[in-house]
Amino acid sequence: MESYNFKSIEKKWQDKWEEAKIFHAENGSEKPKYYTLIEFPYPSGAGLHVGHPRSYTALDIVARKRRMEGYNVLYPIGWDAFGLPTENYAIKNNIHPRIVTAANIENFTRQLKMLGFSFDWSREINTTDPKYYKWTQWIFLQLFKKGLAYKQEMPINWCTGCKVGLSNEEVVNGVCERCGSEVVQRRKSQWMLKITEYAQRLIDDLDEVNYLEKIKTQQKNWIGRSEGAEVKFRLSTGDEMVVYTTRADTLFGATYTVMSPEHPLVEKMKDSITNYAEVEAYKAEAAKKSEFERTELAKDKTGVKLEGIYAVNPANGEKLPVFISDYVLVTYGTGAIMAVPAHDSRDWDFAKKFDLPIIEVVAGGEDVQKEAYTDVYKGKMVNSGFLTGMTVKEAIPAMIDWLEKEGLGKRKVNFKLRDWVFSRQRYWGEPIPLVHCDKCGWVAIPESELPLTLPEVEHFEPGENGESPLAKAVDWINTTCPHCGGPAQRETDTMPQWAGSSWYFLRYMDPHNDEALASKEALEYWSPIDWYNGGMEHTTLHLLYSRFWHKFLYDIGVVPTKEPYMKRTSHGMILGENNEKMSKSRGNVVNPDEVVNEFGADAFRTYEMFIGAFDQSTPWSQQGLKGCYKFLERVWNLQSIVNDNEGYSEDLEKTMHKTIKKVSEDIERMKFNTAVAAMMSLVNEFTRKGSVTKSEYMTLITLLNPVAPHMTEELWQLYGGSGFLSVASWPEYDEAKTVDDEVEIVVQINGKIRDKLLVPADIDKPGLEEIALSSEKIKAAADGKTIVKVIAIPGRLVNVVVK
RNA sequence: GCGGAUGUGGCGGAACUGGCAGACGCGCCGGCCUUAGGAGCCGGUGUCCCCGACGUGCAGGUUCAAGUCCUGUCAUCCGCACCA
Repeated sequence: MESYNFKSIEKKWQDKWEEAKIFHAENGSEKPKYYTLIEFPYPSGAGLHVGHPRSYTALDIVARKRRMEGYNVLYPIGWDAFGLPTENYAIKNNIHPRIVTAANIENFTRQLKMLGFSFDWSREINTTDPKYYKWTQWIFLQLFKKGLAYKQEMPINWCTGCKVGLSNEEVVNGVCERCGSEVVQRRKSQWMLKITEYAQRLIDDLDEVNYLEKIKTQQKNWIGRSEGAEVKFRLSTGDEMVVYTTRADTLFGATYTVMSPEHPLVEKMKDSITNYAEVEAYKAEAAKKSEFERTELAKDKTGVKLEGIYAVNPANGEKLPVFISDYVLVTYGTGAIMAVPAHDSRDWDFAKKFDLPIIEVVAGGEDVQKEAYTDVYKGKMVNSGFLTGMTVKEAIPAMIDWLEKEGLGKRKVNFKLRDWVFSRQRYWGEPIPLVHCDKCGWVAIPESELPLTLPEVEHFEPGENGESPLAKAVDWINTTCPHCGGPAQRETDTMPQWAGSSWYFLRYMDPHNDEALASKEALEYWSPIDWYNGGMEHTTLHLLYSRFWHKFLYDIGVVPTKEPYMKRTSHGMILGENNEKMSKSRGNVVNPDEVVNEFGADAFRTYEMFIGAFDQSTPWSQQGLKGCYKFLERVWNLQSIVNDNEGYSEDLEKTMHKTIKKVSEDIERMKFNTAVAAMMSLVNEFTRKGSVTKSEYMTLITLLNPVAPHMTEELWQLYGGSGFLSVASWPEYDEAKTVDDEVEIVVQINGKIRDKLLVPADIDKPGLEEIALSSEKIKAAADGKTIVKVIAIPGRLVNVVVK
C-alpha cells in the first residue's frame, strides 16, 4: 500500500473530471433537475480566503450528493466583478480596472479549481463582460419603460477635501477615510428604482418559499410594514402638518410635535419663525450627519423649538409646541411626528431633556414621569375623551374612524423600505443606457444598441464636482436623441454593483445566449433555484433587490416563477485563530493556498465542514485542520485491513445502515460537522474491529466522496469501482436495520439516575415499569419511601417519584 | 438606537418533538513502538470534599424531568440602505 499522497491524487482527478465533463449540467435533460447556487464572489486582489469556501464546500456536497442520487445538477460559478475596491486600485495605480479584474479572476479561478469544486465551468459568467451587462442594461430599460426608474434629489456623502462623493464605507467617524477631511451630506439628482411598489408582495410571497425563519424575519423587518394613520395638525401659520403614527390611540397624550430638519414646511414658514437663525444652524449641523449617525446617537436627543409657531392637537384643541430634531427622518412616514412622551421612549427622552409635559393616556404601567409605558397589550385608555376605558387595541381603530369621519386624518400603511438609489458617480459599473434630450427629456437608447459599453477614459477618478468619470468621455457623451434626432447627452452615472448580482442566477441557465438573457426553455427547465446559500450579511439588501427584479421580470413575462429561490440558507463567518474577524490589518488571515499545499484540498474541505456549526461563526484552528488530515489518512490506511468479502458483516450491519442514514440526513439539514463526526465514528469502529469487508469500505468511501472527493475517487478506482465515484449511486439504507433490538434505558428516582438497564426495544409501558421497579438498585434506593408516581417512556427512561 | 442571532469542559462543538449533558475532533496526561519525533498505535481526560454531590452566561419560574419552555437580566457577534 502506498502512503496517502494528496498532491498527485488531487491533480489527477481534477484533470480527469474536467476531461470527462462529468459536472456539466445539461439543459433539458430527462433527469430531474436540481439547481444549487452560491453567492458568486467578488474577485478581490487579496484572493480567496478560507471564509469563501465554507459556503462553496457545503453546496458542493449537496450538489455532489444530488448527482449521486440521479439528478441533473446545475452548480455554476461566476464573478461579481464591478465595484469599488477594483476601481480604487485602478485609480491609485492608473491601470484599467478591466486589467485588474482579469488578473484577479485568474487567481480566483486557480484557487477554486485547486479545491475540487464540482462547478460547471462552461457556464462561467462575469458581470463586467459586455455580453453579460447587455442584459443588465436591458432589464434596466424595461424598468425605465414601466416607470419604475425615476430621478430624484438624494443626499450623498461629500468629501470636502477630495471633492468627490463617497460610499458609506469610505466615511469613518464623519471624515473621509482617505484624506481625513470633513464629510457632509450634499444633494444630487440620482436614478431611483421603485422597489417600494413591490413592498407588499415581497412580504406576502415569503409564505411560498422555504427560507430559514430568521431570514424571512429579517426581510420582513427590513421592509418594515406598519399600519397606522396620517393625522393632520393645523399650525398657527395656517399651514397643515401631516404626521404619521402607529399609535393613534395616544393622540390625547401628545404634548409636542416634531418635524425633521429637512421638512419643507420649516423653510416655508421661516418668516413666522422668530428664531430662524438658530433653526438654520441646527439644520446645517444635521446635514453633516448621516442617517445612521442621527438614529444611533439619538440617545442624546437634540433639537430646536420653532419659536412663534404652534400646532393644534386635532383631538382636544390643545396648542402644542413644534420642534425640529434629527431623530425624525424625512425619509420615513411624513417626516413629522406627534410626540407622546408617556408612551414612547424616544419621545420620553426628548421631553425630559426639553422639560415638556408627560401626560399618561394608557394606564397600567409604572409612573410615566419615571419611564415611558409602551406595552400595547395591557392597559386601558385614560384622560382620552371618548377613548377612555377602551383597550389600546380598541382605541386605535376607534380614533382612526373618528379622524376619518371628521376629515382630520386617514388610515395609512407605511413601509420602512425606501426606493433603491441606483446611480453611482463611478467608472467601474454598467453605463446607464439613457440619453438626455432638451426636448424629449430622458430617453431610452434602442435595445439594438445594447450593450452600451463603457467608454475608454484616461483617468478613473470622479470629477471635481462629483460627476462620474464618464463625464470626461466627451465624444461618448454627445449623441443624438433616439426619439427626435436632436442633440442629446448620455447619462454619465453608472449602476451599483447590486445590479449585476440581481439576476445572475438566470444567466447561468443559458449563459451564451445573444438573443435573450436566457431562453424560455432554459428558464422553464431550471427555475426556480432549489437551494441558495450565502452569508447572513446579504439577507437584507442583495436578497431583496434580486427578489424585486425577479418579480418585475415575472410581471413582464420573462421568467416563469414569482420567486427566484425556493430555499435560502446561510452560513456563519470563519474567524481568525484569535476569534476576531479575519482581516489584513489584524494579521490573522489564513490563505487557502498554504493550507492546500501542506494538507491538500480534501483535508481542507473536510475541516471546513467539521470546523463547527455551519450556521454559526467559528474560529479557524490549524490543529483542528490537522485532525481532519489525520482522519483522511486513517481512512486511507484502512486499506491494510480491507478483506475481499462482499456485503456487510453481521456485527457491523446496523452500524452501516445507521451511518448511511445519519450522513444522508445531516447533509440535508446542513449539519455537516456531525455528518463528518459520524464517519469518524465509523472509522473508529472499523479500526477497533481490525477488519473490514470490501462493501463496508466502499460504502464509507461513497459517503465520504462529497466531502473528500479526490481521495475517495482514487480509492474507488483502486478497489475496482466502475466509472467515476462522483457519479456513482448514493448508498441506501434500510430503516428497519437502523433500529436496535435492545436499548439501554435509564431509571431515575426523583430525576436522579440510579440504574441503567438493557431492555427489548419494543417493550411497552407496563412492561418497562415492571422491569424498572424490580431492579435491585432501585428497590434499595426506594426502600422505606412511598412511590408516588412512575413515569415510563419506552425507549428512553423510567422516573420513579418517591416521598 | 432599530432589526437578527449567539452564550455548554482548557478549545471547536454534540444533544431529534423537554427525557443519560459533553458525541466527534483538538489539546492535555499515561503507556507502547522507534536511533530519533512536532510520526504512528493503545488507554485516560467536566468540576469537587470522587461512597456522593455539583454542573449548559446570570436571577427567578413551570414540570416527575429543563441546555431545550416562560419572565427578567448581562455579555458578545452580524446588518442598518453608496463595501460586497
